Amino acid sequence: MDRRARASQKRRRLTAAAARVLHEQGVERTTLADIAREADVPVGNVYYYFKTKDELVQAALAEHQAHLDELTRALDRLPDPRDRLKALVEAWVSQRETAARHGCPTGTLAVELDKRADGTLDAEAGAVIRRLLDWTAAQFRELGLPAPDDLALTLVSAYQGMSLLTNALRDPDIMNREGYRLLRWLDSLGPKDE
Amino acid sequence: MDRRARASQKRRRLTAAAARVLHEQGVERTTLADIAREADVPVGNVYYYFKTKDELVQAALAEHQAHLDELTRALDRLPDPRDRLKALVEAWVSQRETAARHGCPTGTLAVELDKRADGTLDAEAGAVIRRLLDWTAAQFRELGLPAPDDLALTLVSAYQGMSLLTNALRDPDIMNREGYRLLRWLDSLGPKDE
DNA sequence: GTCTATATCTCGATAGAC
DNA sequence: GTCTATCGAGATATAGAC
Repeated sequence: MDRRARASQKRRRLTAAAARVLHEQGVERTTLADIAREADVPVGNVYYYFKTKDELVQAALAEHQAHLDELTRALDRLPDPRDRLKALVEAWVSQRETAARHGCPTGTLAVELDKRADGTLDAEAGAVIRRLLDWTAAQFRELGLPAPDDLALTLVSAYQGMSLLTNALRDPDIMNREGYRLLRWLDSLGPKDE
Repeated sequence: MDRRARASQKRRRLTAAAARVLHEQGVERTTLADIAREADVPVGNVYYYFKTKDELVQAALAEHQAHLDELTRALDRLPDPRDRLKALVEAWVSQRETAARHGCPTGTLAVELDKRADGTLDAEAGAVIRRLLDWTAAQFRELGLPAPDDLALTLVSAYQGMSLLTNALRDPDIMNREGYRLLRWLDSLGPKDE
């Protein structure tokens, strides 16, 4: 492994650590030392890879976006759009313990970034959510349902809402209850298969 | 006005300012100086009324709780539980501009407080949401609908979800679209009146 | 490229005059 | 009760040795 590869590996370790720690502790309560420790990189060295803390936040957001893209690409392999959406809901529900402790990574990040007067990064958090909305709308459209954008809004909004309540009340079972309802809702839409 | 009354008035000014500024800027990005300035109280004097910053956060939460109680008390005067719930949704939608800029006061506060390792205040944010859930469930129960707790979860969750998306995408129209859907949903539940 | 040491700044909290 | 002055902790960011 040459120098370039090692360097980019440290960068990737920092990015992964940032995504994890910022989700758990939030942006404002996380120090560069926290991220450096988690990535096993000396604090002062962080500045060689990221000029500011905001650049680390940006990298964390890109990491979440990448995870989400990976998930939707996997779901795209399912032949039926309805099954893709139901699998998405099931993926959410399977993350209920994490949601109870820290909420949705993108959602909680978006909330925090929107509190900043300097609106440099909140648009980027919004973009991640926007891309999920677009993918979801595409599935509804493929199903031939009317107003696919509204249906996508309803589904993603339900996800963010149940994540927030699960987190605020520290009750993962909320994800089970709402998830089950969403699955039945998806089944009820449009023409029945059987 | 005697000294006691003036003192408690300053306390109330600080509480009101805390509720407003903490909603707009979040807990971590808000300094005591911000709140003191907004309340027109000298910074050092804050400590006469609140021993710590956390006590101010707690006071802000109590303020939001009081506003919510005031709203539900007003809605309780409507004879039909369904009309109460629909009026609640309309109250939410009417706050769409504020939601686009700062999100739901209680919801965003809960998200931020849940990020703290020291879990002193996150339970209190959860309690505010819990009380709203309970009131909502009582309305569904009075309508004679099955699983009123699940229905309450769905409604409050939808509110938190649409608030978060409205805020993240800075688009108040999201509240109109989802609000309209919720009103139709409430109408579709149970026996039709006409 | 890597890391230590430290400058600089901001904030929460306190001491004490009035 | 009110307010000024300031302490001390802890954060980001930088300077410079290696």
